Amino acid sequence: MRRDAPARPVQQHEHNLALVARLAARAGPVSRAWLAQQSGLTKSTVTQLTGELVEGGLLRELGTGRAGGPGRPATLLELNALGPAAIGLQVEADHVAGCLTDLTGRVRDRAIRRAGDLRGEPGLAVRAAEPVLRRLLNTALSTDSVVAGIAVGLPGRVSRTGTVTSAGLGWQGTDLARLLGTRLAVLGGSGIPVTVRASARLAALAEAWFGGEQDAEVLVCVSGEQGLGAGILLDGTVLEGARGAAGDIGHVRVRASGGEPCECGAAGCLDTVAGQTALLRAAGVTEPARSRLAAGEGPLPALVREGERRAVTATRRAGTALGGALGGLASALDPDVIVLGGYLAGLGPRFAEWVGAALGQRCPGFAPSVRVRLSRLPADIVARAAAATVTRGLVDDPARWLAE
Amino acid sequence: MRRDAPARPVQQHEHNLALVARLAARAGPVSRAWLAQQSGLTKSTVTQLTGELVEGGLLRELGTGRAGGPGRPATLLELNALGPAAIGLQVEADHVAGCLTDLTGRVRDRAIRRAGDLRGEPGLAVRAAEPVLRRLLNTALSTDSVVAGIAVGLPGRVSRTGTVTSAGLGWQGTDLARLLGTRLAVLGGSGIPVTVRASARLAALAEAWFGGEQDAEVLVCVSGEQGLGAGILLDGTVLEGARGAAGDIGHVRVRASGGEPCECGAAGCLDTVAGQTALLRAAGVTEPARSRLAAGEGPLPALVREGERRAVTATRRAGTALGGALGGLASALDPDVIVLGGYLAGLGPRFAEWVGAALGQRCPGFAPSVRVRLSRLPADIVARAAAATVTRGLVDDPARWLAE
DNA sequence: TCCTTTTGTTCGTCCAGTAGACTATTTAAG
DNA sequence: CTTAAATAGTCTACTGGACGAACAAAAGGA
Repeated sequence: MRRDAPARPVQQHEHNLALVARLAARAGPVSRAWLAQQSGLTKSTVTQLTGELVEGGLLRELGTGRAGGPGRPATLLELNALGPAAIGLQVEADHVAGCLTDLTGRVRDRAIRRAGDLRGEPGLAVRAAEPVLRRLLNTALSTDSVVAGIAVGLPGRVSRTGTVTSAGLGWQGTDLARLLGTRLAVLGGSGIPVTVRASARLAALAEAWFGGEQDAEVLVCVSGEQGLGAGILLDGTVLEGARGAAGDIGHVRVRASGGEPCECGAAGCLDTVAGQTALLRAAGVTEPARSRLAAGEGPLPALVREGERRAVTATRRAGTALGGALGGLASALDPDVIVLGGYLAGLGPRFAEWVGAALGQRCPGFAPSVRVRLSRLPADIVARAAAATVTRGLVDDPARWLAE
Repeated sequence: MRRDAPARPVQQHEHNLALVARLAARAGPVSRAWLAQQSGLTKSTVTQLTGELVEGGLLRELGTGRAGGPGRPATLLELNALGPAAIGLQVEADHVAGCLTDLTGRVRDRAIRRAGDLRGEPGLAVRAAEPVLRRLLNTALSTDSVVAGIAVGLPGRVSRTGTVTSAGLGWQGTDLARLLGTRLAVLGGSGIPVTVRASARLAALAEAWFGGEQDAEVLVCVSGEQGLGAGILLDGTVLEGARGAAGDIGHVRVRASGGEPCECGAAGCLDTVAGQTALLRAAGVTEPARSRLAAGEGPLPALVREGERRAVTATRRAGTALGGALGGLASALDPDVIVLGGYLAGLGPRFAEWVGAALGQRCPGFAPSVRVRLSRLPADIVARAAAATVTRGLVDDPARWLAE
């Protein structure tokens, strides 16, 4: 219940600033009159509030728009693309990707650093992130943009205090934000706040923000590179769970008896059937494909398309196992849609059908109403989503930014 | 996302009224000074707000309390037990129970109407509810209390528009609120708002409110009389799902192949193994036990305790099936606690162990951290929880009540 | 008795949103 | 071209409601 929260009286002004900022952000260029009508505030109040937001660099005036009918044409407002920017990083086992976005969420620059193997010592990832960060910070500097924050997405679980435990990276209780923070000082970015998030959750947010699922009340996004994890969105808010483990479905048992042993100590886990390494091995694909790029462009989907027996069987088994595991989740959450992301998105449409069929097998009542589909977002979407958490934070609480 | 909600500016006064009312409700008799300190409002503001709440009959002054140390002793405030009351009804297949509670949630009167079989025509349930309502309304009248609302809990699904679909009662798209509303006019209770809720969700709220689980961030309560359903609470808020079906686990398939046919058309559903009728039959108990009273005081738990083979086997199978189904739910939600309510609570502690063991079998990662236990609440708790939704509604939004 | 401490009220202040008049800028009609 | 209607945005006075400080009330302790 956590009701002992800082029960403080509402700050009306803060709230109304955020209300106006959110409306302007969502609806693109809009007039003050429209904002007033939508928000329920008066025109004068909107004038006041938008004044503060323009002053603070979050909104900008776009000149007068065309008049559709009679009446004075509106001066349009929109998010200020030249205002504060954000950096998103995506740490995977074999590379670090990053992007710089403006307030609207548009990518201004990208960078990627491939590495053989970043697993083990967290310092490896920090070192790999350094050139990425340097480039993006420089790009921001060259366009005179302040970087309002850096957000990192990685496979694993992030505790409430921000420490990371990741089987995929071999980390345990790593305070990545602190490590990156000290590194940032060297790069001339000291003081920029760093946040860390589980990539499964960022992938789910990405589907809602960039994947056309903004209307889904309950969205589940299964993704992962090594192990599988699900991000769950309820009305656009990430479900965390009591210990931050909500959606950790990688170690649900999908083999009734026996099954391959898993890193986690048990056997027959979902990861041992539908995890990337396991799937490639079962399909007889020897090439060490680790990122989604490799899976999506690699041989597996092609083999499945061509009907190669071993590949089809392994992929269908993976889909069936995943669908069965998702059955319990679906009956608990009653989702609108289940999106298959990460390397799963590269497995082709038949995979989604297999997942959907197994889901229907396990809980027939839900199957007809739940959409199961592949993600259409690119492989580095987690970095973009991470950056978007920062810019959305600015829009959702402009007062903090305006206070500088 | 449902963001197109009535985005209206905050009503600061409304919010602060609710803040003060909630604090007073939770902490029992308190002084104005304490409220000011806790809420972050000033003493003068609290004086103003509590004045309105006392005026409106929601709070009452309790006289000056003892002074612990030096200083003027406080005049204590608490929820006004003589203020508005609420009626909760619990409709089951063979009876209608009801209670009248005051603002504090204390039961002032109870009533129950047993009937042979209320399934089929909704009018049967309405007629059975009539004497219950008459008695409770009379009790309220005799103590000069206004009934602020009536809430009904029943097994089944309640759509967003309030219509009920219940396999257990044989209803489909029934607008019970309207039916009861017209009946209420006859009983001199016209105008009292009626709401209808799924009893699984009310049972979950009951565990949070009366069952000692007020601190659980994620609470799952499995309950049911005929079919099983789970109520899910996230930070005290009921999870609804995209179609209002969140937690409907009764028709998750728990038999890989075959399994008994279910009412729903499929086969091998959880209800066919762990539902009450199925369980009693499998255990060889012929007596037609329908309500939890019958199961809890009936022969089954005794037989299990004594180790009668057929009863033990059937109950263990039911527990194993339920635990397996809850595995997927647990990995999705990462709950603090799973409470077994309804007739399951009468199956004894070994049942909970079986459920927990099967849960651990299915997802080992979660098992150690999730408590699985039986409900300690009485059989008619749904009625009390229903009434409490009404009184909590008053405390959570006192402004609406004060506006009369 | 008087001082200290804490409660609760009163009164004046001030912030921020409201109401509505007023100006600005367009289209459409005469 | 002139004028009316429509719409956008600003300005000023007003008001609701929270705040702050001073003060009265009611204790305990020296």
